[in-house]
Amino acid sequence: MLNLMTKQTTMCENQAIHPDAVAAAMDTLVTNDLAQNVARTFQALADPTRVRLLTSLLTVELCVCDMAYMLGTSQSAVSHQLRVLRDLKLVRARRSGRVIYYTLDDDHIRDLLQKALDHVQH
Amino acid sequence: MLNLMTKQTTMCENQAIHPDAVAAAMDTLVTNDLAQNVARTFQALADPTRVRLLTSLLTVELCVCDMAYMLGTSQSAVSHQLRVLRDLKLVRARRSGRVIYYTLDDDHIRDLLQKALDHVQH
DNA sequence: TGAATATATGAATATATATTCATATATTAT
DNA sequence: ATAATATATGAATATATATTCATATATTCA
Repeated sequence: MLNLMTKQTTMCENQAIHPDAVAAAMDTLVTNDLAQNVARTFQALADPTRVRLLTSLLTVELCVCDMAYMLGTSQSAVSHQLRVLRDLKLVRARRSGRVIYYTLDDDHIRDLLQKALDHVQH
Repeated sequence: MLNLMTKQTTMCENQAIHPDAVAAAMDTLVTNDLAQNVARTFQALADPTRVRLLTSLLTVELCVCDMAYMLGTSQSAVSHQLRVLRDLKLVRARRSGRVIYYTLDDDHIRDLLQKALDHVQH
């Protein structure tokens, strides 16, 4: 007897194994749209240079030069990274003359950094 | 008189403009190593599929099939993403027969997700 | 033992992104 | 007006990563 179907190794994509658990999970599962926004925020935090920039701003405001100097990286690189952080509203900028001062945008950011630090340090 | 130097447009990488602020920032600035670990954790959270997987696990445990079914993605893709989450200790797996159940690893993860959701929803 | 099923994973490809370089813009001082 | 300086940004390159496909592994059941 011949079998024209290719051998199926995984059925599970077409049906849930635990319908009750899945029904409950539906209540907390976020939409694709919201997941994308959340992911974009985490993405902005997902670079060592940006993490260092943010931790340097935990208690003081700094200008671009200060940050480039502290991190030993180029002004251009810092500006590019600050743009990412600004776009995601993680930092805020204010101009004074030709100097631009950056601060953390709000306390959420401090919390996120602190939780992540807690997590990696067990 | 001739100037053999190429025109310098940016001095600020070589000196801080606000030494006092920089000195204060040094206290909170994390090391490169720690920044890399923190960044890796955020990186694991920085994908819409992984965010949805994590939010689906906020209150219940689910097996791989359940998650593939809920998200409408392939079992392979889910397994690959779960590996990332496992490696960063964001989820934990337990086997029962041929089914593997996943849960959030600890409450830090819940907090991180919640803070990020707060942030994107203003 | 062999078939079925749940999960994991290596390789390949396509896409995203971090840095550098060059240069533009904005502000101040001469 | 011109020079100097702080910052921003476009283009290019190099590296990381998400998904797919094929297949391997582990467990159960007949």
